[in-house]
Amino acid sequence: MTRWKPDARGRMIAAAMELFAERGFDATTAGDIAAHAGVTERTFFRHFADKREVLFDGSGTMAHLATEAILAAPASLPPLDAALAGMAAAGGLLADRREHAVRRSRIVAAHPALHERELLKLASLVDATADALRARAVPDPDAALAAHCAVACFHVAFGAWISAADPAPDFARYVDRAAAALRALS
Amino acid sequence: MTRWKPDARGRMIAAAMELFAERGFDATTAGDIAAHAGVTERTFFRHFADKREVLFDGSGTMAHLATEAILAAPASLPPLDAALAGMAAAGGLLADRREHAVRRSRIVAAHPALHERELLKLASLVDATADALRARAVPDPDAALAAHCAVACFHVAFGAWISAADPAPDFARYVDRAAAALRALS
DNA sequence: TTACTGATGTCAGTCACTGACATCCGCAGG
DNA sequence: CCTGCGGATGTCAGTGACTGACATCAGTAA
Repeated sequence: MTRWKPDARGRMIAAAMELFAERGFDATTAGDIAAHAGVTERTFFRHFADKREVLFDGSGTMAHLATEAILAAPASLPPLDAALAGMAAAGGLLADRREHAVRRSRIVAAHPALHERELLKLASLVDATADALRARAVPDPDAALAAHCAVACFHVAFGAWISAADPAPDFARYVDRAAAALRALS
Repeated sequence: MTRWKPDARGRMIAAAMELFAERGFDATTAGDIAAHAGVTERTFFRHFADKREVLFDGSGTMAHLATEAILAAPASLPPLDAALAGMAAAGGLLADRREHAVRRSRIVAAHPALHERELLKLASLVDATADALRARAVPDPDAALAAHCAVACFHVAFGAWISAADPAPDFARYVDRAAAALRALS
């Protein structure tokens, strides 16, 4: 049947994106995805904790990038600015994959269960950001609040970046714009 | 078996809280909850969209309270302040039920799936808040950002309120405290 | 009484997910 | 070249969340 075994994981992700986009999330069974990727359903669940998780493979990396950027930021940078630097860094993961990100966000927006999982990933980003700020000796509740605000900017920036007319918009610029609007609130 | 049919819904909620606390979420089947409440599993799923939802029955009301308070706030109030007034109003739903809220939040914190659902409810609160602000002619992205920040304050306030030493703490005071910390960030 | 409405019970079925066990593949050591 | 070993995969059976279709039953208005 299939002679290539390499990167079963990547094939499952691609198959899921394709099938979810075509038939929708509900009408696609885990077995469908697995078969389309040339593996068994059992193997699918060995790679992904559940059916939704297949769409959120890079989220851990994003939190990692944000953490590193925040810890690497100059100590003189205020908490909110450090957190925002983390958001811009996390966005670096999207830089070369806007088309993929657009298709993915369309699929996620189409099903409440996927939206819910995305919220969980954003919450993980909030937690990672807050932890990184605490490692910079930012006290609570400032760390938690700054993390929440920064991720809110990330979220708003992502929405604008996804629907930008510019074919290759710079994510960091959108974070800056959201941050400016945030500061203007108070 | 049971002679009283009134308020099957309330009995299911109580049964779920009890069983989740005793055995944990995973070890409690939907059928267990239903039987404990004197109904069938099918009836359980007619009242609640899924097994988790039984713990989140009041969340719609909270969003409603927040919306009303925001729309009723004086037009001169800046967006963030109006949103925060909404959060204080939403907290009114908790006022007389701290013991219940404590038990519930313990259960929710004990299982990732429940935590995930709570995030969805908070996101609904963000959406309702942002919509109410837009109805006050607050433009985007200001409305979205103010809503996110306000709900972040709600979240932080809730955590502090839940673990307060004072036996009957005032929720609105905790919202104010979080809001003050938020404003001090920038 | 009669008809209608809404809540519930019953039953069968699909599918997400899991544990236990067998198998196969690439590779280090002999 | 053989051998054993660890990791990834296949196979199979089972549990439980959730759904659709249909029957029933209580309360209520005509």
